[in-house]
Amino acid sequence: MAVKPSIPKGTRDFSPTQVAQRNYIFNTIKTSFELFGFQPIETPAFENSSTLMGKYGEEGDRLIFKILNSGDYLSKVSDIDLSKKDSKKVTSQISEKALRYDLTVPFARYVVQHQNDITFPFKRYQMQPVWRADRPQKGRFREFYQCDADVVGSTSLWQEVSFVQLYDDAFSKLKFTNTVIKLNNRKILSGLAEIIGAKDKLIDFTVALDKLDKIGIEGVTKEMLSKGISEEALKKVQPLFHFTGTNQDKLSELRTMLATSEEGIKGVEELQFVVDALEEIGLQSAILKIDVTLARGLNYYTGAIFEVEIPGVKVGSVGGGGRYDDLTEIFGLKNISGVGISFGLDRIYLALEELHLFEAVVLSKPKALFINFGDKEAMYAVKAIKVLRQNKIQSELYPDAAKMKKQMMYADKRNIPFVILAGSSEIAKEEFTLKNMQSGNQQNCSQKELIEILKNA
RNA sequence: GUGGUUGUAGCUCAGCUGGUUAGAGCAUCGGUUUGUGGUACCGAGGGUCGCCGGUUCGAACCCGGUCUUCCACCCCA
Repeated sequence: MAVKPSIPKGTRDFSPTQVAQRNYIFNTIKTSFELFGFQPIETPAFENSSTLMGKYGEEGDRLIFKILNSGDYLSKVSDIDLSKKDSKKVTSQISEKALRYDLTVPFARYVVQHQNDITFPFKRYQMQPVWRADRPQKGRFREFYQCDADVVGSTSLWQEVSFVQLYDDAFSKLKFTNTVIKLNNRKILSGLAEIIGAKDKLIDFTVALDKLDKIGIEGVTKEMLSKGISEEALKKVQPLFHFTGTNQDKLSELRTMLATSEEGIKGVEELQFVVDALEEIGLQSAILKIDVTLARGLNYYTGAIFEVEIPGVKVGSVGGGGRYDDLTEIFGLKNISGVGISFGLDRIYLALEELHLFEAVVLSKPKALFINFGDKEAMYAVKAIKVLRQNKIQSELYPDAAKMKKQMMYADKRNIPFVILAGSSEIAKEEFTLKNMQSGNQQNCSQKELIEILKNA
C-alpha cells in the first residue's frame, strides 16, 4: 500500500505561483540590499554544533535541530549517561552537527574564520533558509527564510541610520504604505534596569516590558513582580507604561528618567542621533517610532534594536535587528562591532497576501502551444518552434498526438494564450492556423506573420 | 516544553442519539463529438473513515494512546 504523502510539521511546498510571488519579494529585498552596497555570501545549511549551541540561550538550544552522527553513533555513548537518560549529555555525544538557527551566528563565524580576506567594514547580505524545532502557529514555521544584511567593523551610528533607510526602501518597494519601524536601544533598557536597582534582572525586566502591548500594564506589572522586581522599583518606571507623544517627547522624557544612569544616557544619545538624522533626511513611506518596550529575544544586542511591523496584519514582526558589539568575540575576534537587520520573508508573504498587495506576478508560461497531429506534422511544428524560440517566443509542442479536445483543454488549463494548428493542409500551403484562445478567433498566416503577431501579443 | 483544537476519495466537505455494500461537489479518465477548449449530457475508476489499542452483538461515530492540523502560552522572523 502506498504511504500517504506528507511533509514534516511546519514545512511547506510552494506552487509555481507561490514561488513566483516569493521570488518577487526576494528580488525586491535583494535590490534594496545591493542599492545600499551589500554583497551576498552563503553559508552551509548545517554547522558544527559547537558553533551554534549556547548562542541563543537555553530556549534557543532546545529549538536547534540536531543532526544525528552517521555510523554506529550509540557505541560512543557512555552507559552511565544512557541509563540516566540524560538527554543533554547523550545529545552532545551522538550529534556533532546542527541545522543553522539563524544567519547572524553563522555570519559571525564566517567573519572570524575569513578575517584575513575581509576588508572592514564588511557589508554582506544573505538570503537562506533557517530551521527551528518550534511548534508551528500563525506566521511561524520550522523552515523559513531569513534575509539578513549586516555591517561589521564599524561603530558609526550612520550605519543605524542607513539600516532604517534600507527597511524603508525595501518595504516601500513592496508597496506597504504604513510600515512601522520601531527603534530602541539596549543601553536604555540597561539604564532602566539600573535605576530601579534590578540590573541583574535585565532579561526578566525587558522580556516582561516587551509584552506591554500584548498583556497590558496589569500583566506586565504582575510578571515583573513575580520575577522579584519590587513595587517601589516599578513606580520609578511608571511613565514607560504611558509613553506617548512624538519621538522627541519620548527622548526628553527618557533623558529625565535616566539622568542618573551613565549607560542609559548614552543610549538616549545614540537614539537621539539616529532619530535626528532620519528626521532631517526623511523616509519614503515608513514611520519611525521609538518604542522602549522593544526588547527582542536575542541577548546579544548591545545598542540599537530594530523591529518592523505592518499595522493591521497579525503575523508578528516582519523584520528585526540591532547592534551587537561582541558577537565575534565568542569566536575569538575582539573589538568588531556589528549591526544588522533581518527580513522575515515568509511573514512578509503573509502580509502581502492579506493586504492584497501582490503585483500581478508574471508566471513563466508558453505563449503558444502547437497541436500534435502525428510525427510528420510534429516535425513541421518543431521546426517552427525552433524559429519562434530564436525570436524569444516561448512555445512548445503538445507531446502526444492526442485528441484535439484534450490538447485544447491542456492549453486552456495552462492559460496558454495561443494555439497553433498545422496539419496536412497547412503544411501544403506552408502556413499555420493561429487560434487566439481568449477570443476564439482563428487566422491563417505565414511563419513570418506568426512571429510578428506573437511578438506583439 | 504547556494548554486547547482538527483529521472521512486527489481537493472541499456531508454522514441524524453507534445499526446492513460510507455519500456529494470539484478534479481525473472514457464517451456523446477520430481538426477545435472555456458552459451541456452519459459513464468509470478512486476510501481497511490519520494510526494503534479498548468498550460493544455491532464503531467513521464512544474511551485511551500516538501522529497530524490550526490556535494560544513560552519563545521568536
